[in-house]
Amino acid sequence: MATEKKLDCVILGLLSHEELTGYEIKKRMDTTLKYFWGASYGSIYPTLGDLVNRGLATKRECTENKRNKLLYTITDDGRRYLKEWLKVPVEKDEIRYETLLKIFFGNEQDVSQAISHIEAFQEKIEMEMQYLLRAESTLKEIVHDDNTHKYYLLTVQFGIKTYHTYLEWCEEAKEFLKDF
Amino acid sequence: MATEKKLDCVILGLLSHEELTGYEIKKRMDTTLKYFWGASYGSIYPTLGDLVNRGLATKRECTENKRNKLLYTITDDGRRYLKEWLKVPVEKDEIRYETLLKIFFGNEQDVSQAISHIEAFQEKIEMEMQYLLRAESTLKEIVHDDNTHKYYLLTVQFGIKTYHTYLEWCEEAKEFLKDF
DNA sequence: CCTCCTATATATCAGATTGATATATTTATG
DNA sequence: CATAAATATATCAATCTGATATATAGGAGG
Repeated sequence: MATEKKLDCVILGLLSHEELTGYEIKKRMDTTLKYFWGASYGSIYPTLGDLVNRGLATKRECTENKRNKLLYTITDDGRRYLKEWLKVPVEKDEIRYETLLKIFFGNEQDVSQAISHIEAFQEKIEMEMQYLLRAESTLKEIVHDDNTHKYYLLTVQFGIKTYHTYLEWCEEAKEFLKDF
Repeated sequence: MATEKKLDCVILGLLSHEELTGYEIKKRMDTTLKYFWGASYGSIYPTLGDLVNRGLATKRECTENKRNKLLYTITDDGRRYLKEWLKVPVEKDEIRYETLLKIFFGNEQDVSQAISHIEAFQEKIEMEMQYLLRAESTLKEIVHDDNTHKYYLLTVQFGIKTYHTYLEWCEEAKEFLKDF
């Protein structure tokens, strides 16, 4: 099979515990999943159409509240498809850090320029860390009563730990480059 | 401008300190850059053609050793283009971890299945860690005499630190899930 | 009540990229 | 001497991104 499309599984995963519109799916991608997966409207809407065509989801028009939205629901076949995908071993974990790329090519620029890339990275990570720490404390309270969010908590903790390490590296890297 | 193509800059970066064939560029991507950037033949060869068309690189046929290869060299314009790109602030740093995706949707599967995804991830990271640790000790020796590889060393150390944290998280996550 | 801004909501498209595949030669291994 | 692995280039369908277009709802302030 070609390229093995993952977005359909991601969307089915999101639909597995609630009905959602394409817009709402995009919001989940930009908040909850942001720290390890992304998707654009240009892939979400066509994929939703695909899922309906393949009988893995159903589409339902909703005109209440005057705004008309298209709500998508997972079908039994969709649930089966999702479970099958979850059984298959992970194919690829990938990082695309433009920051590391610009640091790697550091010899083509001033040391001060490399340092500003590190500092920009550091600020960005510090900002996102705020969000993750807030998410963690909320989730810890919830999980105490109801453990269905334990996996969400695990991914947030993955983010917090790695971001903490990134910040450590930033300090060390700046210190190391100071002498050149 | 559309999508802002980065591969041309990555290739120019690699060409900035040596003449390379498309095949050699792919090898660099699969070893040195693997831990923070990737590229396929399907993008490398067309991009090389593009760079030549735009005057940022030159192509030269080499028939010595009987094998005929196409060697690419960066031009002065190419060097200027690379330096300009390095000045521009980083646009995007992105992670795509299928492992975290499958863990996030853990409620749709058995706990044991989530644990095997964590274990597979752990093994993969342990393997890659070996390579990174070897690269680090080699680079440390080299950098001692000649600091042009200091940036390479920094990216390797980024990898080692984060991989170390990943391994810690794996242990904690398995311990946390054990009770469910 | 009206204007303006933001959020909600869907959709499409050019350009970029992946993963697979095809082809051919050279070098190393048994 | 066969054959497996490495070197080397190239192309393509399927996919995804980032940008853009369109339209309405709700809230804030004048």
